[in-house]
Amino acid sequence: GAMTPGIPIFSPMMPYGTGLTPQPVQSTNSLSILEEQQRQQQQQQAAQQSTSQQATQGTSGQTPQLFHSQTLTTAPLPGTTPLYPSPMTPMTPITPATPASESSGIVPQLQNIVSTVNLGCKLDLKTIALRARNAEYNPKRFAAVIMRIREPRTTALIFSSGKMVCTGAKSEEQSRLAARKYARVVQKLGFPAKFLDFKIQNMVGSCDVKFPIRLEGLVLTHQQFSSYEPELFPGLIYRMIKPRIVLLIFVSGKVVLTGAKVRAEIYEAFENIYPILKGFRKTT
Amino acid sequence: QMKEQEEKSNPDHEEDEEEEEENGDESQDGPLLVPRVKVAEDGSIILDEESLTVEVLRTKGPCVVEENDPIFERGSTTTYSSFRKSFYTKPWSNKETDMFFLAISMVGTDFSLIGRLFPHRARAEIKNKFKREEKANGWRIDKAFKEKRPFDFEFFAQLLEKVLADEEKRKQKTVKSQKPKEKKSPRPQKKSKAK
Amino acid sequence: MAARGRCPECGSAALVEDAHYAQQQLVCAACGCVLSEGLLTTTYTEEEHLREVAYSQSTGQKEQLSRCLQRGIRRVQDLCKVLQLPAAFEETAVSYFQRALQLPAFHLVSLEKKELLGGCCVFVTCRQHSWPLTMGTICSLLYAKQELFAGVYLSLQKELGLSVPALSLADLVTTHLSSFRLCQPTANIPAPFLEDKEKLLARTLGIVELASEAWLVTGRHPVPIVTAAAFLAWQSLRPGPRLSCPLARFCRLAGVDLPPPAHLRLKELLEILLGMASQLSWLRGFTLDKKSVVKHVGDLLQHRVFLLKRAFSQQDGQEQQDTAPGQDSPGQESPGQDSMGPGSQDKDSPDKDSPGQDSGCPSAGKRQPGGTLRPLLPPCLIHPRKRPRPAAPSAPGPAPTGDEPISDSEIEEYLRSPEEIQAFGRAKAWL
DNA sequence: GGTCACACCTATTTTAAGCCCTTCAAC
DNA sequence: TTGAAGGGCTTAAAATAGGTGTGAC
Repeated sequence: GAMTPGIPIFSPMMPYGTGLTPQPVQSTNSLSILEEQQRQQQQQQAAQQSTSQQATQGTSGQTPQLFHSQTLTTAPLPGTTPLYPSPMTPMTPITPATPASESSGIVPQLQNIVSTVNLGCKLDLKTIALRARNAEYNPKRFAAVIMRIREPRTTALIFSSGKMVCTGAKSEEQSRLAARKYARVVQKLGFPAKFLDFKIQNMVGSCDVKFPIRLEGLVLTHQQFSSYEPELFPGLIYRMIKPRIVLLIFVSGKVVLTGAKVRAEIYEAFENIYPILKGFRKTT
Repeated sequence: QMKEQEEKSNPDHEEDEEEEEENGDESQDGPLLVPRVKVAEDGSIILDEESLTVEVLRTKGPCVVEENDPIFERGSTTTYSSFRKSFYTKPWSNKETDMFFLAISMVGTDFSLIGRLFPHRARAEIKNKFKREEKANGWRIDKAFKEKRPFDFEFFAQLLEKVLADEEKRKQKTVKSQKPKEKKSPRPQKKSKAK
Repeated sequence: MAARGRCPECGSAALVEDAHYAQQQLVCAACGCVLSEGLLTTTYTEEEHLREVAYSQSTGQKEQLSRCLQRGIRRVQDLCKVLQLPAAFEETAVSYFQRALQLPAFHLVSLEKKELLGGCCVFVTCRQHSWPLTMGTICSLLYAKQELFAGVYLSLQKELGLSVPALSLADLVTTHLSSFRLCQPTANIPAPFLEDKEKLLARTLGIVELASEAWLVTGRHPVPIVTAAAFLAWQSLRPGPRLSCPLARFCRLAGVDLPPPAHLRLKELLEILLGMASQLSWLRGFTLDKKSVVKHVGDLLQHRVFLLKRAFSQQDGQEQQDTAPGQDSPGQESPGQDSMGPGSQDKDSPDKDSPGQDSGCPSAGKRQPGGTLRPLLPPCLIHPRKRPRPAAPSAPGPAPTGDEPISDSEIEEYLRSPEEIQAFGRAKAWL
């Protein structure tokens, strides 16, 4: 079953976006790899990494860890708000060199992974809904079969086109394993399902910096990246440019990170934000 | 208030030589003004396009509120809206929860279908119940899913009706008088009929 | 959208115009349904009738502005007038609106959202000028659902890359208090309840600042905070006759809304005040409660910095770490086994959570006069969620590699047998 | 008026904290 | 009359996709 051995080579890089953002010559992925290799200490999941060929993951065999050079290097960033990317490519620097700031010692935990895979064949959703007891199908409400499995505890959306979305896993490997199981269920139902182009589309992580944060202060100094509207939502929405990650920062010190394609982006984003948050913990 | 302090307190990034603000005119006297620190959250320097921000910063002047006193129109000045749909879900009693698991055993995870088995419950309520139970008592979900039972709508409907009726009856009694447990009869062995 | 010339609710054709904030609305005379809801200018419905005129106007314009743009600009201008905003605001708001409509992201949005877009631009302009307009207020003027307005506002902020200053609590206090009838002798308010606006304003501001320093403001709705602070300020200025007046009556007399969270803010403020009072030397020995402490608000505010520091442990920020290593990250990583490690962590947490903080602080229990101090932290940290994270979910074996074999039996658990399929199909058909 | 190209609803997942609403328990 | 408690909504991200709203051409 190995599926999709080839995918990795080219992967996603292109950040999303309306295509406006010029993008780095180098894929963020490769950068991530470098970074990861750089540092990795921390206790933690080095062990689990294991394989998986997920794009960057597999190859480096790494352990995620961030790298801190960032803050130091004043790397020029494309800047500005999302809308007006400056024409230049940032690239740069990332000089992996000295990790200037020490790491936070806190590692964000992955809470949800969303992945997609193409089963490579048209599917009769009504048949699937009738034969699988872990499925639900209401074409009037939503045009996909909603299927759930117990291990890994996940949920999948299966479309008649053969495309599938797998949600709920806590790790890249779990997500892939779950996706393979859904594919097997579909196969057992009589469809010539394959397993093409498996890809992690989004990752959500969370962690706790352990001290309260003055969001009103943070929004003032980082206004171009932040949106803090307590009338609407208690958390501050921080749109980081460098790893293109969105963070939800709460007064309690809890942080939610989302929008990553690879886990290193979650780690990098947190290491970037940590020193900033430290500056807003005091009352006065 | 504490704004200026905040600004000061923000240590990190020092080297932002790139200022190029044209908003010099207003300096920081105002009540709250956005520090023009251009910063970089990730170490890079950012300067925003003058376009937007500029206008923003410039507009800010001395306390507008005081000068142009005329507050809003007639009526209350500040209203606190709160509308929002009243999505209220009646709590699930233990008996009804048992019925929920029974439904899972019979139909699997088709929440729309299960919703039809519970006339007073919408699909969303069934889904939320499932997710809630998954977190609190995952083993019960697994157990129910594995214990396949034939899909007998008639049987289920009758049993549910009885359960809900008992529930209602009990509630009324407690309301009228503090009758201690009159209990009994909650559920007559639903499983027996499992067939 | 709305039916033309007929009420969508009851079908009546008896539509009448009604004035609302100096604007016209179409209302069904039969059932009261507002057809043109949400519009300060003409509604979409009305536009249907005016199409020709509007079209000719637009074509006659220089830049051949789209009808949509013109209509929106007019709406923005009207809204500015209704709010009686300084003249300069209008131009800014209009320019935002023009810019927004140019954006691809707003070109094709629904009319419903386009109508709110103008309101958002006015709102943004007010914020940038420190004009304390709340979202609740503008939503009620626009007859907009708050979550819908919020969506448009947030996307406007994101797409235009705007940095909108936060709503200033101080300014909000100023404007909000000026609408309180308790400061206007004309109203039929009991004499003891009347208060001087300046005095009330000053004290309310002091309480709001205290609330902010005590972490009661961050992440919370602004209006309830102001309401609670104003109430406390009002009571403290003349405790005698006012202590027995509950918050609800106060709001009724003042003629303002009583947002539900105000009760919580009041409770939290009183807790902070009690803690501070326990450090006020001349009050030691007295047993204060949430009623009597109000009498000393003036003194407490005067020494608030000192008292806050004395009454609450200021450790929060610093060391923070006595336990740091132990919580979050470690739980999961330490065990060689993958992320499932959390299992152990979860188990631990529940056990120790009961006592109180895991933050190394002595105890979080009630403040005892002169006794243990609770740290000065946001309420959400002092009253953590009951169940941080329930049970260790599974986390069975080693971490999956994603490539392990999948047994047929496991997959078959999810399939129905031929008999079941038949029975199920039949049963489902009946439903 | 039809095409085009988006918007955007339905749906899935997951965390954060605040708010809303209802119900039920001590007073 | 209070409160607590329970359940669900809000925000972010991302893929999937049919049906329909939307407006320029």
